[in-house]
Amino acid sequence: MTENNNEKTYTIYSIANLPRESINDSTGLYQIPHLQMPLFTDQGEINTLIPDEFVNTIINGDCEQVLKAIPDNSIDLIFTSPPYADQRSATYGGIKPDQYVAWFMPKAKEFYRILKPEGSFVLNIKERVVDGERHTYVIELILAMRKMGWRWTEEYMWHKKNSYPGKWPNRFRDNWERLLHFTKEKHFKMYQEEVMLPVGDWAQSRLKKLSETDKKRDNSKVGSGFGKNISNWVGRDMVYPNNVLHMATECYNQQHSAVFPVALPEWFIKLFTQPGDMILDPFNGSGTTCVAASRLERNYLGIDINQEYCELAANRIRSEMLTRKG
Amino acid sequence: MTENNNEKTYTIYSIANLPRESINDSTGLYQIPHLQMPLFTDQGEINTLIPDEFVNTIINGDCEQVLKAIPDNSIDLIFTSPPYADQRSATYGGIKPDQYVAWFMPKAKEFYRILKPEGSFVLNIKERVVDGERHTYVIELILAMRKMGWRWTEEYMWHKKNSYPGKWPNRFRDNWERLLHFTKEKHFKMYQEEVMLPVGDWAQSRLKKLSETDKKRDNSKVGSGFGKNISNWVGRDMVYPNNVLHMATECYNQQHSAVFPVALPEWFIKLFTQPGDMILDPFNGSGTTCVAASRLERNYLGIDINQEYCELAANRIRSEMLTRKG
DNA sequence: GTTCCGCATGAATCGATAG
DNA sequence: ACTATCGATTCATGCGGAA
Repeated sequence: MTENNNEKTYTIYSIANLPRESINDSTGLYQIPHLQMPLFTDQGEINTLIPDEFVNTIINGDCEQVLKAIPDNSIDLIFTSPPYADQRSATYGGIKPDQYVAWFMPKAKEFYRILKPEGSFVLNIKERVVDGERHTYVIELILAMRKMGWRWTEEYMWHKKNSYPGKWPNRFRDNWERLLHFTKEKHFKMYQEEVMLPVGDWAQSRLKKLSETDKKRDNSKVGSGFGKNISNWVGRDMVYPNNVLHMATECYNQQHSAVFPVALPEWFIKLFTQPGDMILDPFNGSGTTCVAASRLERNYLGIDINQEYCELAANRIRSEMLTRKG
Repeated sequence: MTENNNEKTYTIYSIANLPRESINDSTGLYQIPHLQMPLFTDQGEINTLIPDEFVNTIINGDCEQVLKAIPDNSIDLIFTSPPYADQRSATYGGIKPDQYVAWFMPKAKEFYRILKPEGSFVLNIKERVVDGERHTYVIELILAMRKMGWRWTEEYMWHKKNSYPGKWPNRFRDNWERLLHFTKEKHFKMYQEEVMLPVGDWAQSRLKKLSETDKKRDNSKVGSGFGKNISNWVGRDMVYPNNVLHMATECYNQQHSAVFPVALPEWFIKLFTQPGDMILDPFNGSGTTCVAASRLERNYLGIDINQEYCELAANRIRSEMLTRKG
């Protein structure tokens, strides 16, 4: 970001509509065009940009500032993994754990404004260990979010399948992360059929022959009121998943390693959006969320304060698209 | 519990040293001896009981009251699963979510007093959904515990492989629970070798083809420091586990079924105690914690407010011991 | 013995309707 | 308007007896 009196300009990396001849034959990547785009007028007012300017782009800047140019209620899904407290300090400045909530909340305010009422905000986060204890900034963040008006609808669990074994004197390797699901409203858009799974092996033998109790509604013995009719399941080959996601961590290439695999945003994009919907990652990093959105034919906007990450992300999406086109 | 002026008596189910002739041949179970034991004197003072009276017993009463008779710093591990808010209301009071922290904290105070400085408190809990949102009583509990002096050392995750089916318009079924690990001190007893695992698929698929880039990349990762030793794992047949526990809930065909499998307390008992150590479950329920302790030759004390559960637990441990003796 | 197969069981939550 | 009740929804596992 460059600042010049009241005029702030952000570098925008546009992925769509890129001329075919800009492919660099030696690297196999597109050249990156830098569109210089004023976000504020000389009077310091927000430049009224048509939303198209933001569609399928990566913007280099502080999301708190850049998002001011995004209209209210315009985003269908926010999926992001913000810099964890005191981590990735080389690129993000290393937010201190005790200041984490204060650092995050002004941004959350903007997220709330731009998210559609029936949209979702999925936050991938995990508290770090400070002085031998799990720090409380994540749970304090949840409480602060609710005070702001967000609903803490669910907490999905990402089980990292392939972490290396490791141990410290007082703990083992941390193999899971939180995926906090916030919404603005009680009713929000969710397309559950899009993430259905093949039924387990148990079904084949289990459903072959049904007992008498299986054929009628059988109430739970503990009085929870939960009953079931197993005969409803005959012939079913797909089942709904649960709130635990088993996914391996993934390294994109030698230059950087992504903090989460593409399959992670893909799952939530399929679950909470439809093709053509608008997805935002305000801490875009290496651009995994945008890659997922691009693959699933959703529109995306990635914002990152680090210019190198922005270039990396734009390149990554472009080569992705090139590969898909064959 | 019966109350008579200032004298309170609790029914204590003693499992050890039971005479062999008390086996009931028709039921195959021991007869339950009821030892009536005054915990308070006529003056309302605590009866100074020798600790032996509590060893390997199940006591029917409110843990907050019963624990007043237990000396300071005398328990090595507390493992428990308290009644969740609004759940199990048939047997427990059915604590309202908004009152949960206030209900729990006086008990936590007693737990703190009786736990040895280097001991551990493992709390199995999960927040329920209220009005379409995850209620915040569990995370508020964590904050209240820290205010009391507890250290929130770790949060293990129990992935329930076979939880009750269900899907709703706004969520999938909940397949995980928290295992909050609290300690009094930064340094506590942990016997990590006791829970090591045979090398599984992980090592076969991953360790064998460790490339130079793998080693380099892990070295550069956020400074955790163990990456540099990754090649040390090659050739080992046992590895340390991580903080995700994959366990199915046990389903007994005919009798009751417990809320967690024996393997769950077993894992933490092996990790945090040695044979002969003293383990407490203040919300004993069907006695799974005590079964695990008994199997692993630790001493135990189970407390539950529900008499039927106490009888069930005592019977369960007795038949367990009988089976083991052959 | 060992494998196979039948069967009982479980910390749930939502929306509609009734009081 | 608020609260209580009720019907609808959905898998995977271990045990025990049979093959």
